[in-house]
Amino acid sequence: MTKYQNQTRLLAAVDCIIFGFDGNALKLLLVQRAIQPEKGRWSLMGGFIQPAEDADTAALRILKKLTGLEGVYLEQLHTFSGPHRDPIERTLSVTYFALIDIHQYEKQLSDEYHAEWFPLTEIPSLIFDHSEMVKMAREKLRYKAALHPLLFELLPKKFTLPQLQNLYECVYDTSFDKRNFTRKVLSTRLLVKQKDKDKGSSKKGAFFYKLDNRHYKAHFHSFLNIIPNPPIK
Amino acid sequence: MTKYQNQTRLLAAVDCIIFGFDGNALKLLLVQRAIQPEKGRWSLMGGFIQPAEDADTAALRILKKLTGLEGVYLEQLHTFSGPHRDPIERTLSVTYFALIDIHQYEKQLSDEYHAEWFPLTEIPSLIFDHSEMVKMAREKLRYKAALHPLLFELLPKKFTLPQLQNLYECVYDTSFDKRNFTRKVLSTRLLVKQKDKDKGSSKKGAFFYKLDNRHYKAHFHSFLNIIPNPPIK
DNA sequence: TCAAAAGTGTTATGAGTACACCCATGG
DNA sequence: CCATGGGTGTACTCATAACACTTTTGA
Repeated sequence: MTKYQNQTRLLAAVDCIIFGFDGNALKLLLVQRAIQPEKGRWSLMGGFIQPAEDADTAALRILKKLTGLEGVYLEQLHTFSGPHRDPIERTLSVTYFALIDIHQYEKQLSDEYHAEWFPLTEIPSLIFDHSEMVKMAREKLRYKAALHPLLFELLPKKFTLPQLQNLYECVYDTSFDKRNFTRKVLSTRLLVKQKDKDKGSSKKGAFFYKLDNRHYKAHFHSFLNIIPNPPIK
Repeated sequence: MTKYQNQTRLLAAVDCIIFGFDGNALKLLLVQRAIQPEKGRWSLMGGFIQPAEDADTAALRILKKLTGLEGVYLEQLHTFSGPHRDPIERTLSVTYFALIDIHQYEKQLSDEYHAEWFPLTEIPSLIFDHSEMVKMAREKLRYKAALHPLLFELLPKKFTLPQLQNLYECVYDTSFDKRNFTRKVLSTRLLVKQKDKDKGSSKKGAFFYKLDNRHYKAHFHSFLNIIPNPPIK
């Protein structure tokens, strides 16, 4: 098999924008870059695509390496390809954004990679074009979460309505009416009320809810509104 | 400057999914592949990213080379990266989808590239993973056009409401109530009624409309609905 | 008993949908 | 004069948004 002639080969990397929510603020998981150039500066977690991998696989591998987590919400975001984005050698970066339950992320590995959570309001200066990647990821998160029940991925399996509302308020940097929010969320039939309460944040305690995974999968993509909604039954 | 060690370099290409609308059907512009392997089979228009280009620039170049058009609606879609998607040599493909006014596309160049419009219902077998790319582009088109006034890009500068409705009906493979459609479209305030009519498709003739480009740019991104809409004034 | 957060119902407004007839014109 | 496609209005239903008080309980 002859190869394609007279074409430039280049490096291909994956970078992950990893979101978490600690109950009060949206956060991003960053690492201190381990290799030259820019060694020691803050960076997204990334790595080169290996010969046997596609980009999705590489992203999963990298995410697992950093957090130990599998089955995480992961979605390809955008490919950054400026010829000079990495000053050492041309590298194309396929970015992914990930939503993880911050409480499942064990600190164990953070020392190895010098990983740290940063509130989105206090992101340090990042290498290369990583700040642009973060900006795009944040926009996409807001966009998509407005249309699909996405933010549940940031919460533990059991969560309360006030927690959920708080999360939405963080993402959109605003506040919602509690009654309307509750009604809207419950009307999706995506949540199942549990018998027990979270007594952590109030004396009265707030009921836990869990996702109904059947409905979740089935209704994830059906949130559109410009096209006239066909009669439901 | 030392290079990164022990990493594989690979080819990076761009492929364009080009949509057009001829008044009756949505169509895709395909070319007959000019090089081995798979020479002569139908394919998306594409090419390798050149040393001085980023992917956007490469896509614009390729689109201009094929159609002669500039200022076309072009958006990065997804990056395909399977290790064996091109059997000759590993090639990563950054795909773009483009919406063009089919009437502005002059046939002049089609001979040079063996280009041809195919109705979406009659797409031939394509090389590599190009069918998957087309499928994803079609889904994205439907998704995005339901939320943003995107389909105008497929129409001439002056168009009629029946033409517009017909286009939406093609994209969503359904039919809409004429009165409701008109009301909804006009309520966006995106259209400006012209004095003249298109007499091409009826005896009475249908009024032309043009996009109000100010409103178009300003309102393109503001079509969401889950987050409570703030009071308009 | 009080402070702090959880939970709940009603009303008014606007958007979406279903639906049917008249208009203008070229042949 | 009639066939063809263009253009328009109304009534009903449902979703949204605004709004305030009661409940629980640990300190």
